[in-house]
Formats: sequence, structure tokens, C-alpha cells
Amino acid sequence: MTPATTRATAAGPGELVGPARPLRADARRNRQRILDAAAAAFAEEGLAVPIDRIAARAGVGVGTLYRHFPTKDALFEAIVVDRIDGLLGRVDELSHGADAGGAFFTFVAEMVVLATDHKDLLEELGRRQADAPGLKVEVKARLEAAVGRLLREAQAAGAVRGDVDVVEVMCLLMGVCAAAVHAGPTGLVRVVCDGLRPRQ
Amino acid sequence: MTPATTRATAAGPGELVGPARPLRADARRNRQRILDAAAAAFAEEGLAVPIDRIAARAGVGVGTLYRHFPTKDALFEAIVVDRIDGLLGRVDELSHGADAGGAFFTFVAEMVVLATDHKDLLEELGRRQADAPGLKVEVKARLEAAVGRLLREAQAAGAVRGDVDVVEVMCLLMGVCAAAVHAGPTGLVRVVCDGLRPRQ
DNA sequence: CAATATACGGAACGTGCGTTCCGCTTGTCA
DNA sequence: TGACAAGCGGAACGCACGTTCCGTATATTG
Repeated sequence: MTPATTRATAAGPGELVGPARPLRADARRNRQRILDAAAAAFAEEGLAVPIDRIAARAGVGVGTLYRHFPTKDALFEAIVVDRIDGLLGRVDELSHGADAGGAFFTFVAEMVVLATDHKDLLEELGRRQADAPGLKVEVKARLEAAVGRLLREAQAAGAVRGDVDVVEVMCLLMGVCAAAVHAGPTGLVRVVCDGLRPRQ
Repeated sequence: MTPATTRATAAGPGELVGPARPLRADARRNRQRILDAAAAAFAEEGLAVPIDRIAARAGVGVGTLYRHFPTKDALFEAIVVDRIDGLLGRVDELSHGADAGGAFFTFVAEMVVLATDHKDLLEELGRRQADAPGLKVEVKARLEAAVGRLLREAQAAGAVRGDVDVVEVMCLLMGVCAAAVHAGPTGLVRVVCDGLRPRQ
């Protein structure tokens, strides 16, 4: 299901199956500009940034923006899905090592740093599904699954206490990210990570 | 300074020094209704709740609401200041006991539970000053000072690790509150509290 | 029971933002 | 190079929300 829908979101309105025709050169260029501008804008100012500002930042009219993305949410989705995909990739890289505990804690630390300067990612994680019945839910579930894997391995290795589950870890992660925006990542991550270790 | 200003906020626009005249009976009644309705509305839906809804909930027209509070922010302030005052009182109660560590951790747990069903409190804590140069900043500073006292005593008693400061604790608290909204308070508080204890 | 200041309700206004529409421009292809 | 689909810009629309205004109602006072 996702491929088709993803394609639709990525290629513009009106084509659900395949690229009927390649985009015109300027259109392709503008599309990329919009994506870049939106990524930066969302990261800096969060979901609340007005669409006019994104368009201006991309050096494009709002009409053009809407030609490429049918809705503000669709644009946001394109970007946040990409961000989360990046996280998924990182999880894969980390989970192939020998040190399960190290992998888990490294991921936690990296994610907090990432969220610190990506307001959008934080807000997205904060929205516990149930609102948008679409892609994001599915991608978020994949992230949860991946983190769950990391967590279980770390628990099996005795590096993380056994009485926490994925949902708690995700929420905690979100909380630390929110907190880190104000106090900087360093100190807080240490505290939470220590809390996640088994009590001796 | 606060008494005068507080009085102004509490008694309506136009009187900065003293109550020129007692409120009419119906006005006093409505004022209380508005405060109650707003407290409930802000707690349930957060700062974003439309003012019309608060008025409706209070069984009052918007005009009446604005007669009592010059602005939405003023109304919010009246309520959140009150909430934080409650927290301050609780800190005082707790800090007179013998068990400094217990006091600190009890406060943390209670505050998270409180914030779990008071969306407004959470949002307010999330706003790191710098926006509203007025009362809230001062009240928040008092809260920070009080928590700082609790923290220092707990650290002196060896119940809390020495390498965290008040700001970090406040941010952490805010993060846990945000997380607790989604996962429930119990598990998360335990993890964070353990993280705050000294490593053996 | 007047007379009057006080308070009330809710329509109306201004603003900001997402989205749509449409006349003009430009890349593409024969 | 000319014709035409594809794409562009930005004015205009609709909506939600905070705030203001003013005609009406009512508590208070003598």
C-alpha cells in the first residue's frame, strides 16, 4: 500500500500509479527547492511555520508549492517520513554490532541531539497517532519496532533494566528531547540513561 | 510589588491600587464561574482552547468574560499562577520533614501526576521565559527556587547525585510530564528517579 | 418603586493562515 | 521557431479565533 501512496505524495496530485510523464526541468528544480526550504523551516520553527514563509524561503509562489504538494500536511509528511527513515537506517547500522548495550545508548544519545535542532521531529513524535490515519502512523510504527529490537537486545545483554517496554522508552525519548531543547542535551541524557540501566 | 499587580489582575481592569467599589453580586458570581470554567478548559485542552468555548462553558457571553479579564493571557495567567502557587505550598510542606531525599522524590512524583491531567501546566512549564515579561516569569522563578532548595537538601543527604542542577531537574520534570501524558506516569517516573540517584 | 450605574450578551471586526483560482510565462517538441 | 501543454505567481476566498462595541437587562440605592 505504501509504495503507491508514497509515490502519489512524492510525485504530485493526480497520479496514483506511475509517473505519467517526467516533470519539466523547472518543476523538478522547484520541487527540490521547496523540499529543502520546508525541511529547514520545519526544523527551525516547527509545524506552525506559515506556508507563505516556506514558499518565500524557496523563492516560489504559494501556488507553485500547492502544485507540488496538495496540502501542508502532505509536505510535512514527505519531510518527516524522510527524517524517520534516516533514524531507521541508523538503527540498522547500530544493531549489527556486538555491543547491544552500547548500541542502544548511542542511539538514544544521537536521537536526542537530532531532535534538539529539529523541532518538527519532536512535535511529530509527540503526536501519539490516532489523528492522521495514513503514512505517518505506519512509519512511526516501524520506528517503534526498530527501537524495540534495539531495546530487547540491550535488555538481553543485561545493559538495560528489564521492566521497561518500548512504549515507555519512546515516550521517555520524546520527553528528553523536549527537555533538551531548553537545557541542552548533555546532562539530561546521562541522567535518563543511568535510570535505564539495571539497579545493582 | 506582586500584591498590587496581582490585585489588578484579580479584580479587573482599571484599578491598580484598591477595590474602588465591591463587585455587583452577579458579577462576582460570573467571575468565579469563568475562573472555574477556564481552569477546567485549560487543563483539558491546553492553552489553545478558544475563548468562546470557555465562555460557553461558564454559561456567559464573551463580552462578560472580557469585562473581567482584559485578555486571554491575563485569564490564563490568573489560573496558572494559582496552580503554581499550589505547587509552591506543597514544596514548603515537604521540605519541613526529616527525609530530604524522600521529600524530593515525592515532589517529583506528585508533580508528574498533576501535570498529567493539567495540559496547561505542562505547556506553561515548557515555555522557557523570555516571552511574557511579567508575573509568570517571577512565579516560575519562585518555583525554580523552591525546587532548587528541595534538590540541594536531597543532594546534601546523599539521596540525589551531585552533578545535576535545578535547571536540568526542571527540564527533566517537564520532559517526564510530557512523556507521561502518553504513557501514564508510573513507569517513567521510576526510571527518571533512579537516574537521579547517585551511582553506587 | 423609580433612577442609574453596572454588568451582560453576542453580533461584528481585524488578523493570520490554509487553500483555491486563474491569467500569464516558459520549457518542450515537432 | 511556433504552438501548446505544463508550470508559475500571487490575489482572493473561507474559516477560526481574539478582541471590541453597543443596545439591553438588572442589581443597587434612596
